Amino acid sequence: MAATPPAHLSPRKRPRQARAAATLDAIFEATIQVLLAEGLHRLTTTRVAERAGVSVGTMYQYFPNKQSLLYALNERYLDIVAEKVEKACRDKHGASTAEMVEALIDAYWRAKTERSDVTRALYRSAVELDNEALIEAFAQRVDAATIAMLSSASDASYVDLALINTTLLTVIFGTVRNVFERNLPTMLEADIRNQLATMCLSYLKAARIPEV
Amino acid sequence: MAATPPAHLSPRKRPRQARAAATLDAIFEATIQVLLAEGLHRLTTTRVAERAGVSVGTMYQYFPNKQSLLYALNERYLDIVAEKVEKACRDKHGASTAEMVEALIDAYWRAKTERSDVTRALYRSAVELDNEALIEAFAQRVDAATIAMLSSASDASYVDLALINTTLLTVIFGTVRNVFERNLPTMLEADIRNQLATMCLSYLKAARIPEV
DNA sequence: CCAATATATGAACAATCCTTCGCTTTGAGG
DNA sequence: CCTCAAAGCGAAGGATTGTTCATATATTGG
Repeated sequence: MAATPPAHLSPRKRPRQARAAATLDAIFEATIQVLLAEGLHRLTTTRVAERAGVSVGTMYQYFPNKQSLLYALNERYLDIVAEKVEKACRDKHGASTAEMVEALIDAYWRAKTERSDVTRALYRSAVELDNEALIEAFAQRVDAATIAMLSSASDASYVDLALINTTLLTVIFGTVRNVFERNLPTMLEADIRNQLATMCLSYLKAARIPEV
Repeated sequence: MAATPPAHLSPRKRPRQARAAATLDAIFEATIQVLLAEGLHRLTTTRVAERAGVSVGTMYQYFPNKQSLLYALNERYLDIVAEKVEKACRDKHGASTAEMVEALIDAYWRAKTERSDVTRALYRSAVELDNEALIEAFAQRVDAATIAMLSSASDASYVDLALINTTLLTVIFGTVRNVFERNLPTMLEADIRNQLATMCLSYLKAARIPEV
């Protein structure tokens, strides 16, 4: 992710030995686990360290404070999601609009579903975190990828693709989040997913400039 | 809201004198203000009481703990929003689908926009709050209202209205939230609002059973 | 005007929590 | 093998927070 973290959220140093890299992984994993098992308000530096099997002091050698740990965690996660979406977009370059929409929703949905508990935990961990810039960078990255894809569509072109594209992403992101915050039956979730695809597609059809 | 709060979140007692009612109002208002000015992690019982101009002890006479205060606040808020949506639905009974969609989005969007800072503060206050039942009750209440409205549409009827309706609401709720979490320029917000209406409408058009 | 009840007070307590720092252990390069 | 930098340790300090309770004041119905 391009966004440079605000100074007070930047990591203190990067790991130089393999041992340190492993420690960092353990810390991140422990953070997720504590988040899941205890919730954000019981997420303690000590608890995370304990769960990771390291000492608090070790944690503070990499992160200047608790927030920066959560920031880094979100950064990691968003990076992975963005990559998946970008790949999906590249793969559908030049395809039909229907295929594109389906692939986009599929990639994003799948990325969030793979470990839906983690997804939910991270949504919550981000509260009160000064990560607007992070979200913005993520949004713009995905925005660029989908615009590139859509403008290569074999069966349509649009007057105001920028707006259409932003709308599309806002709707998809928001819907996915909303579905996961409530705890809907899996079947209904799947149904909504499909309906969402239908909705996006009919939106694009209504907005396109007919081919000559 | 129908949902009975979990025992540990129920208020301790209701105000019986006018004085007490005023105190409660002050406490709620203070909670919002502290939430806005300091954020959730600095929302302290003492701080809230101070801002409300009452003593901590007073607060604890009505709420058994901090969470129950936030729960009650959300309850209040959701009740207001639900009422507005219900009213909009009643007013458009028997109208055209286009009018309905426009009115629905308008009502919900307006309810959230009126004090968008408060909206955002409340979204955050609900994190880590055991309010699933509350959200569910809200969702079902709105669901019932919109289903009643849509099934009275003068120009369309649908095969699986239940699913279509749930999808519609999930998309609208999610999109609105997503727009408010990011801090988009007001102009763009308005544009997206309109695009969302277009999208919902074309979705409904695609899904309807043609009149005979 | 007088109980009886409802409200309000706020100092004090016990429980965490974040962060630091002096110290030890481990790893890598020469 | 030896040395220096990297990594790891964890008790302790300082600060904050949620909640209680003994006490004081206000309101109401009779």
